[in-house]
Amino acid sequence: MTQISASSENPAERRSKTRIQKENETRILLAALEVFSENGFRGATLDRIAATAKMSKPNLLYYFKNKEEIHVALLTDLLDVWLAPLREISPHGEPADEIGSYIRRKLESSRQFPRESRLFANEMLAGAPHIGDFLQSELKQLVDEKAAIFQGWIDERRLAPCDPRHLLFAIWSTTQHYADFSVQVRHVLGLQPGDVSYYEDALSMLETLFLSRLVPPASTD
Amino acid sequence: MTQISASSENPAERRSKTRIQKENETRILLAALEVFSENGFRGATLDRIAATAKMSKPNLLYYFKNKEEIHVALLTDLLDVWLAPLREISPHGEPADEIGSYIRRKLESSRQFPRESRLFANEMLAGAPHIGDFLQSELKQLVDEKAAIFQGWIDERRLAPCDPRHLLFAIWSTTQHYADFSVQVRHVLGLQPGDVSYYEDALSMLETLFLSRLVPPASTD
DNA sequence: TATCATTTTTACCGTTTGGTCAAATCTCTT
DNA sequence: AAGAGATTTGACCAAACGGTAAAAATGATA
Repeated sequence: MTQISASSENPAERRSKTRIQKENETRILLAALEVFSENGFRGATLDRIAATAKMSKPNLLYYFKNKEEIHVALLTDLLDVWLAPLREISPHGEPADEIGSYIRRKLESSRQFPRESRLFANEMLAGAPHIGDFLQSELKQLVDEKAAIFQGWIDERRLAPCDPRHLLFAIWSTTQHYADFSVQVRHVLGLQPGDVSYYEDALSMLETLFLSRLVPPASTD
Repeated sequence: MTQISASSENPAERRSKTRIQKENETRILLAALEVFSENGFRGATLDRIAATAKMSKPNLLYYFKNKEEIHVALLTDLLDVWLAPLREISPHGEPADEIGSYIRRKLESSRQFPRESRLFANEMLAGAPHIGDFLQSELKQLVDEKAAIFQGWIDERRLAPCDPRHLLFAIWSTTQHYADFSVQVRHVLGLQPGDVSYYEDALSMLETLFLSRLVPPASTD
């Protein structure tokens, strides 16, 4: 009796994934993340991805129909990771607590997913050709929502007057910097290639910067 | 009588540059900056650079012997631009003044040279294969020097205790963000593609962040 | 173990890419 | 105006690129 399964043309269209399919798709995505995050979409090649995944190129293309489909799959996964820390900001907490924990979540995300961060950065540098819509719709909407929370705190004098959106930009840039520019950070600090011990000092700096006061008030001695 | 000039094999090796040579080299570098800054070294192609420069590919290769030489020329120019604002930090001024004006210089540099900034960012994301040495030697040395100034201020209680190098990272990331992630900034703010009016609000935010206090001290009402 | 679907490989294709070469054209000086 | 050198072009090349087709090998299941 014939198996009740979708057309065998494309494995992605099958109803349920086989063990091998699941294994290979994750292997490919992992390899692709490595290659795309280092060289961007245009700079990445299927040959390199296939080699990194220890798989032949035609075999790779058996699971993803082309280069772009792999990239889209990665970006889709990425956007959830990117938004998660932002979603958690609550209007009910203390500004210092909420901002502080957001920074910690963002920095932790930077440490745990540096390649995802660089993938995102590469997409931005290229002009966001694949996720422009996401930025304009989903992200903008969420930012508007969270900016309103900040604005509420400003109106209540619980936060210094500032543009809430630019406050978010400052948090994004400082935290992502440690993933995107990690080479520079390590070279300047004189650390070894794999060493990411700087994250502790980074958190300390960012807490001072965002939650405390960097320059003391002018004294009147 | 024969002209006393270097071998005509490579125009770059000639003693003095002709008018046409100077014009074409700048045309090429400008086009290359456009293409490299958007797609990175691997993602850029000579065909695109040539097309952008409105020049045939062989003609382009008459002035630069290969793709890498163009890239190196751009990076060399870039590093001066990158370092200039940092060099100006003086140990003799007030911390708030020195940090404030450094931020303004960096942000201005971001606005004036966004493509250079993205070129640099692309090089970082790729793991700094071409300027790793610069980061480890020249940049590290200058950072050490300026960090010592900051540390002096900290010891004198004129600056909050913090890691001076990470303070620099924070300034770099926040200012460069407006060039490197300008697409995201514009999309989130709902601005048109060419609009860079956000730089005023950006400066205001960064001055609040670095020079003033973001979160007021807990009140004891 | 026979069978059928799934997975992998081999061989290939057209295009793009970085780069070369020699001939043709242009520019500048005398 | 002529000659020498500087510049530009078109024709080309080998390798790398994204992707295809079909056969071979493997896996699951009855």
